[in-house]
Amino acid sequence: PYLEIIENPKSRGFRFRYTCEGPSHGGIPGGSSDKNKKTFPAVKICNYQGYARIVVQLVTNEENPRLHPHSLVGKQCQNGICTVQCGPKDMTATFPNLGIQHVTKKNVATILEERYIAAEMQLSSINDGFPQEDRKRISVKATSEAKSIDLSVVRLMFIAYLPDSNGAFTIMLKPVISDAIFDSKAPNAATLKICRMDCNAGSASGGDEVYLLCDKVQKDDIQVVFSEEDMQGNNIWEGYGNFSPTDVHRQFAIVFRTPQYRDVDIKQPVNVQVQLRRKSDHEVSEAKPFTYLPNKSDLELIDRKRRKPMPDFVDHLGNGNTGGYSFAAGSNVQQSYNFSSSPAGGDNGGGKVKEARRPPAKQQNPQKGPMDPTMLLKLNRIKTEPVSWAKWAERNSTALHDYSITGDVRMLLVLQRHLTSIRDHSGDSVLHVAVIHDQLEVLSSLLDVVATLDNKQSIVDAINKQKQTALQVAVLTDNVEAVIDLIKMGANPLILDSYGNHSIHVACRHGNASILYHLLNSKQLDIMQMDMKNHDGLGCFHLAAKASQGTRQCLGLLKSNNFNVNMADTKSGRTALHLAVEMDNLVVAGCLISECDADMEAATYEGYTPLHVAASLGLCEIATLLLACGADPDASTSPP
DNA sequence: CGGGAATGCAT
DNA sequence: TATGCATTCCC
Repeated sequence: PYLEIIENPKSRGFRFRYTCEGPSHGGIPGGSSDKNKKTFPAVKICNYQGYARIVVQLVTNEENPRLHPHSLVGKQCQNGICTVQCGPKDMTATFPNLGIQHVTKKNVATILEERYIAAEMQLSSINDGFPQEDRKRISVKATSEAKSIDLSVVRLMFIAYLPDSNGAFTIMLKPVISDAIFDSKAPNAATLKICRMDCNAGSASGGDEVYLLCDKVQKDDIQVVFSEEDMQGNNIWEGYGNFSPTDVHRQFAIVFRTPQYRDVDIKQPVNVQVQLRRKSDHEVSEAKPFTYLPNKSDLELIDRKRRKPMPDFVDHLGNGNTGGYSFAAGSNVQQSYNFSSSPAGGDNGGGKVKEARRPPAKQQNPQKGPMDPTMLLKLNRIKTEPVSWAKWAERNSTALHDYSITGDVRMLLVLQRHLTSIRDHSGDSVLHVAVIHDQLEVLSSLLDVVATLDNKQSIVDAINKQKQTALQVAVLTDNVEAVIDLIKMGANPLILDSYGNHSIHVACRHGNASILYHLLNSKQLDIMQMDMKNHDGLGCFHLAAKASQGTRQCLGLLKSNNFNVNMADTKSGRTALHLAVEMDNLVVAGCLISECDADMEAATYEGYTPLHVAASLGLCEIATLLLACGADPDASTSPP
């Protein structure tokens, strides 16, 4: 005969209870237990029929199990041990009401001692106590073992006894031991759970910051795992959220950066899973969805614009298409096309110049009817003089001749100067377009004719749909010459794009010192405006520190233009030096300290100095640098 | 049962 | 002495 486990206890999610919490808190569920169908641990005696006794007690989760000081409590339990009868027909025994009582730490040794004594009494037939030396021996053993026992995990040891010829249950079958049961209240075994995320989508290139609220975790023993399954449910990709222990807030929140997806160039959104994973035992939380989106950086949009097929002049022969360009809906300027470039009177002048179609009336905004032409002209401050068709044609042909003589395209452009305010479907003006396509000569010519307009400032500073000025596009594409030209024409470097970045921010982010230099030299800049934080809460020093190149020169320029090197970012109070340390960038950190006079003791909202950050990330070199430069090794994390 | 306050322990 | 978290207790 032998004893066999037919239902193991559930490993996780059961809470051990202290004596003070009272007995009845529900029993250990079975491994296959679920909400609608509860099961319990159970064993079966095989190859035997008749009465039997089964004893259950707690043992450690070790290769060689030891008695555990916790107690089994419940119906048939006494002194931490559960004893039941079974048979003679049904040889299974189920245990529906087993509780685990948590011994307090300081009682471990005492309880263990009792257990050992009880066990020895069982084995030996001595009933009248032990000699003093045995007591002593057991006490010493209990004290020494007490230290090494893990109170957060137990296993059930089942021992079956069959009756001997006297009917006494003395025939012991081989003990069987269950799977481990972990205390769900123990910090290192608690159930992992994602409660909330501030965002569930991000760029395929990763690096997006996510705030995740969770049930209690241990900051040194937790990971955020991104994973993807194929149709068959096989795991085909895994990435890890990027954070350090200091990014785990009070055990209940994690601020991390998303990992790069396996394919940065996805064309469609990809759905993956996020879950928490405990490093020590590989336990995971339930997964939550996360979507990787195709990269849509500003640069990529520009790249897309560049890849559009080149127009051909024969497209403009007047067969009803405009060469693929549509005009920005709702823009007033498009209507001005008719009035400022066509002969007075608005007849179509024999079709020599193709006239833009009037856009369909704007449906979303029906009360806004077609605008009175004179009002329109006023609004656009477009100077027009009524000219006859003949006069208009004469001007054009003269211009064309002059162009033939000089090769100076401005001869032609000047007649179209009012059209420079027209935008395409991306909201780009001709200035944007010239910059995007790196047409420096064109840009220069356009700027020359724009300069003759009264509203030249608004044309130079026009923004597209991403709220970028032509100057911003030039900065974004590292086009120094274009930047110089635009600045010369008075372009405003402080206009904010949709991320709250002005041109100086972008130059810093790109680490383009040459462009930064020219931007900083444009006229009438106010340091207050220049040294602003963008929508990510970062200032110029932060962006320059994070740049992958040109950092030193940019930092130097910022410093000499009185930018604040100690500016704290809005989200967490980190300075540029904190960022440099986080990136483990010795060069940038050194430059910030020695050349920009960065404050070594600047503290984040949580009170971390750069040295704290270095220490928590285990960055020896950079910590050494900070110390060598005089950082305070005793700085506390709680400023007064 | 589960949430969480109170207490204790290790720095 | 104060903090951060584990342990214990309470509801």
